[in-house]
Amino acid sequence: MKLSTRGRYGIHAMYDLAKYADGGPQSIKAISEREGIPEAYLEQLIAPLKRAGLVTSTRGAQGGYTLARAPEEITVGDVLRALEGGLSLVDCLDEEDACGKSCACASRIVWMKLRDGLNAIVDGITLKDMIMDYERACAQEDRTT
Amino acid sequence: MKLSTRGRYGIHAMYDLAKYADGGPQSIKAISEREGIPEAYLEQLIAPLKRAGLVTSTRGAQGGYTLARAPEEITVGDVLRALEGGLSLVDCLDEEDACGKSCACASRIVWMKLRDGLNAIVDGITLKDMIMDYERACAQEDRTT
DNA sequence: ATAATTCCGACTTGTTTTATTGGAATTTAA
DNA sequence: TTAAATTCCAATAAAACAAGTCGGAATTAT
Repeated sequence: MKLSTRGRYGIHAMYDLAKYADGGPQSIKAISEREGIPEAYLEQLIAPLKRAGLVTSTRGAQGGYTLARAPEEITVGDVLRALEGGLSLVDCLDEEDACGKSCACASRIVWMKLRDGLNAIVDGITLKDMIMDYERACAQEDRTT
Repeated sequence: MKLSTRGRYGIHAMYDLAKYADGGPQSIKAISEREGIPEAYLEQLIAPLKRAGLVTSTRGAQGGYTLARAPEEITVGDVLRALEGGLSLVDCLDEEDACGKSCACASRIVWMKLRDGLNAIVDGITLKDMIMDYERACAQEDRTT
């Protein structure tokens, strides 16, 4: 039950965009270098983020990506759902009656609790929170923001 | 970020054992038939459950598996951790300084929140809860327990 | 024009999950 | 005491998925 690199890289990238929110559009190249993400792969990950309306792009030279909303209005949940395709830990919640048992399955109730709980957690953390939590926790280093 | 069949089957199997807690040892064959799990695969999944001290086995004819503790004292978390190997969604929490950044990583704080939140959720659901939640939710069917 | 960039889709590679198979050891019951 | 039922163990196979690469077309600032 690990997060894939999609989710991990995605959070890193969005955090990066949040940090540079006032610096104009950030290119894939710049983000990938700063965050240590393979360039061609990041390109692939940012597409769903755009589709989900979390970032906007400007094409051409000097182009790049910008957060579509303020860092305090984008949650970790928004990002993870866009990249991991929903946070239900089990398919039977998304599909219609995937296992043919519908209600007749005690586990289903568990999966629902997990899904709802997880969503509540990730929706309670914004990109802005990430920045501030980090500053609070690691105040000694990296004072150059 | 899906649960693997290990976790899913595991929960089904343990729920099954909880239902038959008073019926003597349950064989792999019986469990797998009732729960629709490939027999040989279930055998493989129950080994870690035994290692984790969640079930006990009796060998030989008429043998099988029994819950090691009462259903109200085994949580979904116990089962999932045994089968999925810890519920941190990211390796950098388990290993020592896996990415070389240690504290210097805002995402790490997020992963910790997720891990702790998830653990709190799954540890809040016992096998007994599963049985009772199910009875409450689907009282109309399956009154034969 | 040219260089920098996003955008798009196909492809490759490696890892992990999901099993299957065969057999040895143990125990109950006829 | 033998046969049947079962756990236990280890190796292998097949399928699915994740992670990453590649080549090129379209767009835009300088």
